[in-house]
Amino acid sequence: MSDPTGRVFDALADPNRRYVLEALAARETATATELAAELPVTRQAVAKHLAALNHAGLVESRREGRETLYQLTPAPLGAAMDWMASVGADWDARLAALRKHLRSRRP
Amino acid sequence: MSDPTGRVFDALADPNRRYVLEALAARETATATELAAELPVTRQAVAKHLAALNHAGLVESRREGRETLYQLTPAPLGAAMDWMASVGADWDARLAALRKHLRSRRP
DNA sequence: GTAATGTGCAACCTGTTGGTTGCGCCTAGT
DNA sequence: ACTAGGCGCAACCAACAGGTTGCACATTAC
Repeated sequence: MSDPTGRVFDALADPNRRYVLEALAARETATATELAAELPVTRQAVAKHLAALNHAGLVESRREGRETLYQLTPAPLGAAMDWMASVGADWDARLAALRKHLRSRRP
Repeated sequence: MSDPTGRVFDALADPNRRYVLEALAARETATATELAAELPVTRQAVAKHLAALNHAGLVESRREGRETLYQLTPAPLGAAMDWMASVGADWDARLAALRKHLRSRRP
């Protein structure tokens, strides 16, 4: 899955990862241990999810003393939304053409 | 994964499924065998992907004689885009507040 | 210095997933 | 009537993903 948009969708496919994103959107930053406290999984599981999100470019991490802070980086969401909009637009154009065609055949 | 948005992201996470969506956006309709001809997998694999897309509400199927035609139904993409926009907007609002805060402390 | 807190890494387990093959059932041509 | 094309279902397989436990390393607090 080297394609960037694919990585984003793959990251968004897991409910726990989506929750992490929501939590990060609400706070400024958070640590893996904080996030694990609000989820029914261990800290290591959350760390794995954060790594996946980082791999998709949705999250940045910086070390601050003995804790590592994670922060949202929502830019790649734009590319994913573009892909969806493009698919939807193509379909819509096709639908419009079909409607026009039908109208011309049955005025 | 009962949440509708989750189903959409899950469906979009696979590159072959995304290709199927692109192909369906370009044509009016297509059969599983047609789509399998443009992909390096068997017809049954494509049929499974189409079932997943149907489960996510992204595709409709209708039987026409001895072949079943699949057609795009991009409506659920809207909900998924809304989710992404909301996360991005929350983050953006947080960022704007932070900028304002910093400016007020260092005029 | 030592205890506590927080992290990262590695091994391991288990369920799911993408894929295949094989078969049986319709439908459409001839 | 019979043959060929197209689908669906079930079994099976290898690989991966989400999760856990255990441990070693770094950093703060006392």
